[in-house]
Amino acid sequence: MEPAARRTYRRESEETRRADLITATQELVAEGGPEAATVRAIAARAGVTAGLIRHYFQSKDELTRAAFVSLMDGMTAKGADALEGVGAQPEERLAAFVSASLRPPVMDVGAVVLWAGYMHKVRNDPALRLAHEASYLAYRNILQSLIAALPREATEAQQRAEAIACNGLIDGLWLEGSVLTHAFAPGEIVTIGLRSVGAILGVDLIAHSAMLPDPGKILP
Amino acid sequence: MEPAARRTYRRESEETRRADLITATQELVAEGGPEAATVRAIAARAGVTAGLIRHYFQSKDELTRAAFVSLMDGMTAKGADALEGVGAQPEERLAAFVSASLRPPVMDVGAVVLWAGYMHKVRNDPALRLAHEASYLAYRNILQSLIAALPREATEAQQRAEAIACNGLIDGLWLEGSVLTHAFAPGEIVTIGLRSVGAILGVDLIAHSAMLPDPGKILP
DNA sequence: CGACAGATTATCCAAACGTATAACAGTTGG
DNA sequence: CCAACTGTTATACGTTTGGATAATCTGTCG
Repeated sequence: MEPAARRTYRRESEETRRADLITATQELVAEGGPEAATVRAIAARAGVTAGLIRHYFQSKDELTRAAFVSLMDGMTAKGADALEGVGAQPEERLAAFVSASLRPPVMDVGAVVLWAGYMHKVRNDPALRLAHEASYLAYRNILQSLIAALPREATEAQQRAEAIACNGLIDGLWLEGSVLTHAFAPGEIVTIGLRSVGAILGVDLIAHSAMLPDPGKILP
Repeated sequence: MEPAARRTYRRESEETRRADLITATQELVAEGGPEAATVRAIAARAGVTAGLIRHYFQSKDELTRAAFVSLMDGMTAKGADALEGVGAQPEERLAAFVSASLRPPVMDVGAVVLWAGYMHKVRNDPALRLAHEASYLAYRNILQSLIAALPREATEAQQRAEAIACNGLIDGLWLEGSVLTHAFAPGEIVTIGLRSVGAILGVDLIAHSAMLPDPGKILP
């Protein structure tokens, strides 16, 4: 057999290559679960050969960790982004935060599958457990600060409990809304989330969500 | 080389063997994630050899499906069991159901990891998606019937929305309470769950949970 | 423009995977 | 107590996996 032609390639910066490999890993896990993310499949999607993974990451496990941390950071960042460009009224800000978490691109079945695919590693790998916990607390603290800004009387302990409750509610709705897409009407999850968070906190968020995009008219 | 000594064995009933293999699969996925549940590991834990799996299941995938269905059925069954032997008062029954879902053995990190490990198969495999959806609806319908029994005025549409909300809240708290065990005080999740479900529905569940086991004194 | 450094590819490897099948042995009915 | 049945084991196969190493190409700097 004659020697195969060696493929041409471009040298890229370290950050580019690492980002490409991380993105490829996330996409594959989101699409086909953890077992679909083999070193060969990751390399193929990133447009490189398998050996390059070990050039940038000590092992596949390290790439896996990096991909998870990137996922979690991205999700909280997207939530916080929703607070930019919204008014200063506390109820309005909270409503914006809640509804952003219950809409695409945060509410997405691929994101759920990706997140779920890492659960057992979160349990067993101390570094991942730390990253997961930090990300959870970061999100909850944003929530708690939004709650604290509401015009109500409430102790800090009560605000903590309310933040835990709202966080759980949002997470559960995010999960079910993402996976059971066609079990709910368009915008139903957002409306239910706003109403329930409002009920838990004793404020009316629906009335303050008028400025936000219509839940029923979200583009795919 | 002389022939290896053949291991002695007992013939078991089909149901026993199938249950053993399913249990072994669930334990392995819960402990080490989906990739730990190889045919050889499953067989070893079930006390048989690998070939037997194919005698009872057409493929490993079919065993996987059976294990997931068994998991979901078991979880909803455990929730419904909590309604046995509790009083007839609606608030008390709802409180029992909620708190059972937020305690061991339902609230357990192994259960979460096991459930999460199947998420991507739920997405891709139509049979599993159906099973998952049926299980979700079964749980939610129990919840909705408990809500409908409360002494309140509420339309059916409103009860449906409330059931979705409470289901999401319970699922989210189940998830976080299971994975982030040491981030919460003992019984804190149960208390928050009862208070928040009460807030969403406009009833006081804490007052009606006095008969239930003390959340702070659950045995491991 | 030529040489150097290292980014990238190509190739190889041992281990583990799911599956297939033949041989064996426990169980059951006559 | 033997014969048929089938649950179960043992063994082998072809594929794929993550990891390691050698060869080579690309961009850069003197």
